[in-house]
Amino acid sequence: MSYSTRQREAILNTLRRADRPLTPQEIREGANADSAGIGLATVYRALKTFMARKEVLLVEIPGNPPCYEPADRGHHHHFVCDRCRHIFDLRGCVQDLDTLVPRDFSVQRHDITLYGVCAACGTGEG
Amino acid sequence: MSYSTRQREAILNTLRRADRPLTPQEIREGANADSAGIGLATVYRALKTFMARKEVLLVEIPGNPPCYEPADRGHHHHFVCDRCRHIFDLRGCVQDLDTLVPRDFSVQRHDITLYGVCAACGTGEG
DNA sequence: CCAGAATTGAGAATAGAGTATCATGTGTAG
DNA sequence: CTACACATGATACTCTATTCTCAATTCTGG
Repeated sequence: MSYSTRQREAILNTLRRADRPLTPQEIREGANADSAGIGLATVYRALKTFMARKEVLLVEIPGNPPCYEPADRGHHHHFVCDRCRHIFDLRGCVQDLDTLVPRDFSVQRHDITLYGVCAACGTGEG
Repeated sequence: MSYSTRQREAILNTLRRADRPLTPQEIREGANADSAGIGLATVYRALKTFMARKEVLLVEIPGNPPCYEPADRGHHHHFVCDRCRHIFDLRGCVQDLDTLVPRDFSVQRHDITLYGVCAACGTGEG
């Protein structure tokens, strides 16, 4: 049994509203805009509950703090801007990943992260 | 100026001897087999020095502790066994990664990590 | 509305990775 | 060989991310 609370609603809404994975801090700030006074511990507890229900996914990108996003966005990967450090969702995937491993290995999932410069950062400068 | 010491030699040899990225702890153990008494701080200091010289690379894989490997292994990616948690080097890469991003984004590098079951773990069980 | 279970906020506590400190030991140029 | 900068080992410490604690509050079913 888990209760539905205004805090959890605000947290989930914040995640859904965002177009990219958010850090617990960012989630807290967004959720407090909806419903003030939400503590970081509550964010972590809610994320844990949502992850157990497979409603939220953890997005771990080397060099960036852990982020979370709704699980209903389908299979996708991420782009990290080396300048602003923001994470962007990408659509699509690539083929032939299985060919990279020896025949006696079985591949069950994969992560792809692209790094570079996003549109905003690339336009602003040279 | 940096000196060549028995500790650093042992650390570098350990990294070269391995066929996969190692954690600082694993490096320490391996290096101590060569030359006893090497402390963890020394391992970190040596790794820092080697990374500054681009002789060693940091390999960060979500869900696994940070690992290090020699930089002369060329462009490659990694496979993580979900059972034994070991990291394996993979050869080859995939094409068309640039097509995943909007035209006004520029991709400068990428990480690909495959997860599944390695040969040893897959053979041992069903 | 009521009871009891679940949740919350705040801050302390923990965990893991890496760094600082400092007295001592070692490598290298000359 | 000598001087001296650099490196080492042990340990304490920092930093960041996350969990725990606990009293107080909020849900939900009936």
